[in-house]
Amino acid sequence: MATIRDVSKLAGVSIATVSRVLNRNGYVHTETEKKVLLAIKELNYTPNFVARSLSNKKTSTIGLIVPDITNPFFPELARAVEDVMQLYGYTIILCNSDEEPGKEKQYVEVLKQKYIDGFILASNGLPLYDVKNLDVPVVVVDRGIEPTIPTVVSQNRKGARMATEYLLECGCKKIGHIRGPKTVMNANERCEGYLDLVRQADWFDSSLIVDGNYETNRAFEATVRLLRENPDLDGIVAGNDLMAIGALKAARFLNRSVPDALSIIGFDGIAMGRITYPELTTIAQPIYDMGAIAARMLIKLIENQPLETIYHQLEVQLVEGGTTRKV
Amino acid sequence: MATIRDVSKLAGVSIATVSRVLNRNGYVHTETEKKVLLAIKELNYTPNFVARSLSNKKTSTIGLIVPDITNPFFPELARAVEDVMQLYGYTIILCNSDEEPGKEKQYVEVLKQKYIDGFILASNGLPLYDVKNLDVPVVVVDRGIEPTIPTVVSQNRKGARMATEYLLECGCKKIGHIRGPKTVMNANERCEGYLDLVRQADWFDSSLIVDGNYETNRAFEATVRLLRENPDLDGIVAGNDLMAIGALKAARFLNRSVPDALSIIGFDGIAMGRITYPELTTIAQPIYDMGAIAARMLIKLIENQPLETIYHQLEVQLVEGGTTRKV
DNA sequence: CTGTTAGCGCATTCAC
DNA sequence: GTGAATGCGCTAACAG
Repeated sequence: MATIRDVSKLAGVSIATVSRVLNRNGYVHTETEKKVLLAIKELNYTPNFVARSLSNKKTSTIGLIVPDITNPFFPELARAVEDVMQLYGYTIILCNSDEEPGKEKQYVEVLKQKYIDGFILASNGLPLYDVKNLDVPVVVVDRGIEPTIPTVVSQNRKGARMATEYLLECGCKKIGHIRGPKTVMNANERCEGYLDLVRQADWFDSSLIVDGNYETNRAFEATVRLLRENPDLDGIVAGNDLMAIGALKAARFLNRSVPDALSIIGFDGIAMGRITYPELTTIAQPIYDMGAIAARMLIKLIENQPLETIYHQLEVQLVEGGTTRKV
Repeated sequence: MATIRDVSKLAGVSIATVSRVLNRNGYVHTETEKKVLLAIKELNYTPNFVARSLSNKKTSTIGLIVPDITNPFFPELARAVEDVMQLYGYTIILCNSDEEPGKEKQYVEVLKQKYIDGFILASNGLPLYDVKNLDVPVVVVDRGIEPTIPTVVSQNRKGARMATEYLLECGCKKIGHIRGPKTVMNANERCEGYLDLVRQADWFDSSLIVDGNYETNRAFEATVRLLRENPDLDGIVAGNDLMAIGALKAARFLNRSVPDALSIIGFDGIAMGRITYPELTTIAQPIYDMGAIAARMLIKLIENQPLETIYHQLEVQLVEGGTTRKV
């Protein structure tokens, strides 16, 4: 690979001049610029990013930390992040944290040693304290932590309210909730949204809230138990689509017909929900937008441009599928 | 951030010595080593990877190029790659190529400038010539190109034969095939496998092969047409699970009951196939293993260790679901 | 065993 | 406008 020195020799100028035309800064005579450009083409020269990074302290690469790329929510997010990052010449390092603080912290350390320019954090393992003291730009996605940290979330509580209200409108008389992990803030918010509408109901009891850990299988088991203990349950608000799918499977397992005998509504709007039968009714988040906005924010932070809004809360939207039926 | 120089001063030794204890090479007195280690801890020093990379020409990061991480086949592959890479201290850069040669080539160029240590290529855009002249270690996954290039694939042709044979055993009298893109080698192989068993059949006609582009929607449309033109069609071998899901939707759309009036079998064994109703019968590839093996191969290539096998072809496995029924 | 020194490839003062 | 020199932080001979 040719170096800047080779170019300078061939063009008969100093490396400083080559560097100037490369980075379009400082004055340089049109003639000499031409010579340099020619030499660059001649040698098929491309600058060495690592060397540049060493003096720059910038690598044009960012870290994307997700719990598990295998969870269908995150590929879409990752795709959005990558699309805009690619547009701006950044490259992205993918990290699966499994929500383990240790793994997450380790990734952060390694990437900082690699002069990463910033992070997009869609995982939850890292304590607030560490996030604030990252001394690298960071944007948090899908996990509101604190208003002082650049964040992109959607209306979790409101969405869960919408979901619950919709089931009530569908005529449900007794509605249960399958919730996500207690350690995950959006799971708590969605649970609150559900509670907002049912807390006062005469049929309500806290045993109607079961934990599905945001997973299909866990939700399946939880739903089976829930339905056995509450034969009169006729509605389920799931904390995410994966769990709604688990609930749907459980209903089929117990021969409860959906939506006739049981209504189910999910949360997220992942593509998977479109291939179940019946298709999932759900509260859709604008997943792609969340990723794209987060990426744009991070770029601004990195490039020291002002951020108009530091806390983005995006709208959710009810998508009617076949797991519910309006009366 | 502290540098190696700070450490050397605090420890009262030269930077060379510090470097030695850091990289455990060369002799160093136990006493001095202790002093150095102490200083490192004292200053909370961590080496700067970029500087190291500049003299090393190694970055401990590899590029993973996939067509689209949003396609559910790839997250699982990516997860496997990441898991083993993480084990060996490598970090992975994710690239979506959309199968576009231009995008792919651009990624390769950029990453080479960044001193990437190697590539795992699960995408198809790059012409063979370019892959061979990458001058960086590369392992190709899921897309056999040439026996001289380190490769991990599964038994595509055999798998398709198994699929077709299975439908025949299920009593199907006329079987169609929804194939993937002609530009993708495994799509061609699977098509061949299908042909191996039906080419000689009296009912066979090349119009029974339709293109679904490996996408659910395209397969849906293709299947609708196929079924309308061939009312007596009673079996479909889909080139992948996404298309099998499209076929399943089409069957429902046309009120053809599955598996009673129509049998469907997919290929891949993605998790999505487990949430359809009925669950997909499919030829499962060991996706995770493919990624893990590819990663291990790449590491060996990078670290100049010998490769026992350069071409891995993994076994596929028939997974019986509900979209077929054995008579 | 340990220190000195010369790169790695580029950006960036500071003179000219 | 342009070039020489220095530094980014670390590795790797090469001397001692």
